Amino acid sequence: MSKPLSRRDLTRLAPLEHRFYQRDTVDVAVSLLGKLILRELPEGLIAVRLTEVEAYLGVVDRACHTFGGRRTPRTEVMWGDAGRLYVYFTYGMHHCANVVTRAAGVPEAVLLRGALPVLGREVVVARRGGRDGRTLLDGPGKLCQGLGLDRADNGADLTSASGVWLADDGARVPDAWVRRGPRVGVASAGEAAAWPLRFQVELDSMTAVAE
DNA sequence: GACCAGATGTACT
DNA sequence: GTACATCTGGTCT
Repeated sequence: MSKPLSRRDLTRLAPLEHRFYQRDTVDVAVSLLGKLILRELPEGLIAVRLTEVEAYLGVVDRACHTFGGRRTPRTEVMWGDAGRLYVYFTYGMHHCANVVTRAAGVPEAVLLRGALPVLGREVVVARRGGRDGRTLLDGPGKLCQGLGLDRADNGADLTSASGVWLADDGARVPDAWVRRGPRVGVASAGEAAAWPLRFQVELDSMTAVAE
């Protein structure tokens, strides 16, 4: 890619707009690859580039929390407007973050699964307990831990540049770099388990664009 | 690479 | 009350 982005460059980027999230969930998932997550923390601004996501298709998707129209306090954010963050707690110790898509009343989302640090790597490493390397942010629980996301961020508005938001710095991920496959951890979801809704950028390609 | 323990919120009976 | 979860890290092979 071009020269490394400075903190100043990053704070000038406009957040992705509301209409970005209102599209088809699979389209949103694919176009999120290569986008930046910006995160304000007491330690400073952090930026990471998304490398892996999964689409969750709402009421018809057995793997989705809102399958069959489930609407509970936990899933309430998914039923709301697009462009918000849905964070939930799982396995007794991990958080997972999703971005809500489509229109209010259509509870679909994209799970953020993996990323590479662009700014504030040392902060991320510290929050990850000193672990570094290629596995730094290669899972949804790790991503939340590294970015300091938890249930306090559930419902956060991603279209305003405060707390946490997403932005496009112009980096493009060619289709040839994207691997498509079945989602992780949804084996018991019947036929939905096989749907190819996981999208992952080949890491070797991505490192070229990550810096 | 495969296997497994770990810890607790959430959904449903 | 109970089963299980959009997972991770450590251990063993």
